[in-house]
Amino acid sequence: MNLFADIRTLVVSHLDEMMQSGVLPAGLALDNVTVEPPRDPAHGDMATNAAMVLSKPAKMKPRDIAEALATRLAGDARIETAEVAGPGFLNLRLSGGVWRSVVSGVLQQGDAYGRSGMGQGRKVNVEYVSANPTGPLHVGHTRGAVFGDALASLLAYSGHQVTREYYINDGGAQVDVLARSVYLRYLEALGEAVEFPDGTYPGEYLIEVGETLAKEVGDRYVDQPEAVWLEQLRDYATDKMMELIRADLAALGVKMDVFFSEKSLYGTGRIEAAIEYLRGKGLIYRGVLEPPKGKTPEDWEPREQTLFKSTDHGDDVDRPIMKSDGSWTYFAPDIAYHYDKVTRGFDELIDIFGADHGGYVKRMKAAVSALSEGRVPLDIKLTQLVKLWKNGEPFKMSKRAGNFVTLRDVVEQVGPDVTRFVMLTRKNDAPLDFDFDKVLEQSRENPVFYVQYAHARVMSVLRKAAEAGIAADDAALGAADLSSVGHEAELAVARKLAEWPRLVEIAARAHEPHRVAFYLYELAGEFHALWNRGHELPELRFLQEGDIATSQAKMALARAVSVVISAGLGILGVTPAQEMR
RNA sequence: GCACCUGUAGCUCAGCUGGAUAGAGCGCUGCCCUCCGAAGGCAGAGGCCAUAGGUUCGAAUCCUAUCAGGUGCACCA
Repeated sequence: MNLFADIRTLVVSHLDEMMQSGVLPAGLALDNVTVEPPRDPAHGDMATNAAMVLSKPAKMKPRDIAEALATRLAGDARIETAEVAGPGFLNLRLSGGVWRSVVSGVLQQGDAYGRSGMGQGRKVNVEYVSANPTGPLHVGHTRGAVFGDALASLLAYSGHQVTREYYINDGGAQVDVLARSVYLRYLEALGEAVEFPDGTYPGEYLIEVGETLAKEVGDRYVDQPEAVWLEQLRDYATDKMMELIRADLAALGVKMDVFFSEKSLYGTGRIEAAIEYLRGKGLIYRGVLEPPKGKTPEDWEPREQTLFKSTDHGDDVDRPIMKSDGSWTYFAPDIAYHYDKVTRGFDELIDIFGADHGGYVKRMKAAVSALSEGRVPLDIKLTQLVKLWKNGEPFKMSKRAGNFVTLRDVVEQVGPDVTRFVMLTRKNDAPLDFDFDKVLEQSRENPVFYVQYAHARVMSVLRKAAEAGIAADDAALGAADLSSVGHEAELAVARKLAEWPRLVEIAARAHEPHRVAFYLYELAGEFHALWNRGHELPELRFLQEGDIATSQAKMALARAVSVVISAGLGILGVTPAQEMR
C-alpha cells in the first residue's frame, strides 16, 4: 500500500483516457508525471506536475490540461478537491476517509506496511567493513558497519535479495606485519623484554594473543628464524583477529552472510583467471605510466609494469596490477574478488569504503564494468570521518600508538542502539560529529531519544488502556471505527504515516538509509505535537474516559505510529524502547 | 597540478534526484503542566542556498568557471 503510488496510478489512468478520447494528443510519455506531497501543506495533500510536464509535448497550455484533469479527478471518491494553482500545479485534497484508511491499513499490514517489491527480487551484494584483520574495529569502521548494515536492511525491506559480505584482507604484507607483532608479544609472554620497531603493531590487543600462543606452543618458536614460524603465525593471528572482529560486529548487532578471504584467491589460479578474462578483452598490457603532473615524487623513475586499461571504462589513468618484481598489486586480487561477485550472479554490487579510499572508486568501477561487460552496476558509497567529542573536547586517536578509539569503546559507553542511530543522522558523504555526552542526553536535541520517546509514549498509552480493560491489540484497533479521528493534528500524523512507503522507496533507490532516520524524527515530531495538543483539547487525548470506541480509534492512530517507528528502527538495526528510564 | 566529497539561518544539519513563499534542532524573545510522562508542546525574529555565468515554463538541486574546506593521488594494503 502506497497512497502516493495509488494516486499517481489514478492520475495516469485519467491521462490515458484523455489521450484516447482526444483531449490530449496520443502517445505522450508519462514517466515524468509525479505525485508528491507539496512543500507547503496549505496547498493540499498532494500535488501533481502532470500539466506542466505534458504542456510542451502536447503543445497545450498547462492550465488547460490541469483544468481538464481536475474535472476528471474530482469525480473520484478519494479526491475531495482538485485545484489548479500557480503555473499549472494541480493540488489535490484527499478526503478524511483516505487518511483514516491509511491508519487502518498500517494496523492490518503491521510490519509489512512500507515493504515493497520495488527490488523485484534482484540480487544485491553489499560489501562493508572489510577491515584488515590486524586489530579491533575502530570508530571509522563502526560508521561503515552501521551504514552498510542499514543499507542492506533497507534494500531487503524494499524487495531485494541481499547478501551482506565482508572481504578479509588476509593476503598482503599487513598480515606478515601482524605475525611479526604477535611473535614479539609471544616472546614477551615468555619473559623476554621486547620493543616494537616501526612497521609493527604495538597495540595491547595482541598481548593476549601472544600469551595464548605461548601456552599452546611453549618455547618452540623462540630463537627460530622467521621462515619457521611466519606462515603459521600469520594464519593463527589472522584467525584470532577475525574472532575479535566478529565479536566487535556482534556487539553492534551486525551479522554478515559471507566472509570472503583474499588469501583464497592466491595460488588457486583465481587471480590469473580474472586477469586472463580482461586480457581477452584487450585490457591488459605492459607499459610505463606517466608521473602525476604537478606533484612528482622525489624518487620517481619510469618503470615498466603490467597495467589494466581502466581508462577504457572511465578511469583517469591506467592502473598497475603487477609490481615490477612480478607479484600482484593489491588491485589484482580485488579485481578477482569482484569478478567472483559478478560470476556469482549478483544483479548489483555495492561497496562501502572509508573516505580515505576515495581514490580507489574509479578503478574499481572500471574493473567491474569490464568484468561484467557493463551489465552489473557497482555503486561505491564512501563514509566520511567520524569526529569524536567528549567533555567538549575532541577525542584524538592514533593508530600508530595502538590506543585508537575502538568500536567497543563506543558501544560499551553508549550502547549499540544509540551508536547505530547517531551514525545514521548524517548522510554518508558528510563528516559526522559523535559527542559522547550529547548522544546520551535526554532532550529533543538528541534524535535517538526523541524517536524512542515517541515510541515509548505509545506503549505507555497501550499499557494504560490494558489496565483500564480496553482491548488494545492490533486486531481490535485495526477494526476500530475511526470516524472520531479527523482533527487537523491527527490528520497531520496520518499524512506522515502515508509517506512511509514512498520514503522507503526513495531512500532505497538512492542508497541513503539516513533518510529513514530523518523521517522517523519528523514522524516523532508530529506525534509529540499531537500528544501535547491533548493538554488544551481533551478530545485529542488517546484515552477517552468511559468511551471505549473513541479510545480505540485514537489509539489506532497512536499504535500505527509505533508500528512505523518500529519498522523504521528495524531497518536501522535499533530496538524500539518500550519505556524510557 | 589532478580526481572525489563538501559549502544552505549566528551554530549543527535536512531538503523527497528540476517544482510553488527554502525547512528542522540548538541559541535568542514570549507563552503552555489541578491534563494519558513538560524528558514535551505553541508562537516570533533570523536566508543573496559560497560566487559568476548557462540550460528551461521553473534551479539550493543539472552544466561550466572561480573561491574556500576535507580526502586521496606510480611496485601501501
